[in-house]
Amino acid sequence: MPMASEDFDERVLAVVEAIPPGRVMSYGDIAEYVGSGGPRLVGRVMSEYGGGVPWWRVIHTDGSAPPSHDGEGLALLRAEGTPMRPGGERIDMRRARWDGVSAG
DNA sequence: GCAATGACTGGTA
DNA sequence: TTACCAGCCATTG
Repeated sequence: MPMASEDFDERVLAVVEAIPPGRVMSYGDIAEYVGSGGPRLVGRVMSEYGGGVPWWRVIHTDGSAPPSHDGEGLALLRAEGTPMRPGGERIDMRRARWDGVSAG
């Protein structure tokens, strides 16, 4: 193991996989959820293992679509019933933001 | 150790 | 809404 950040990486991946359909989380939210690093670290992890998790449920804090794609993640979010803003180009974070508790 | 880079975020214009 | 700047932490050369 080249570094000891695997704990952080696994936390991030675990949270992303825990995001229920129709909900999203921002990089900063995940960073606080795992309680370590920062939004830059979350983005770094996604770039490494994002291909094994619902990366499209991880977007920016302003509701802009996920990177490395152009409409792909956006289409998936819409298919899951994610609350979109009037225009359909961005996500309604006010309603789509996941609190980490699908029961509340 | 220093400098540059990156799937980020918030404030100001 | 878009654009620019500063802060944040870890990886890489």
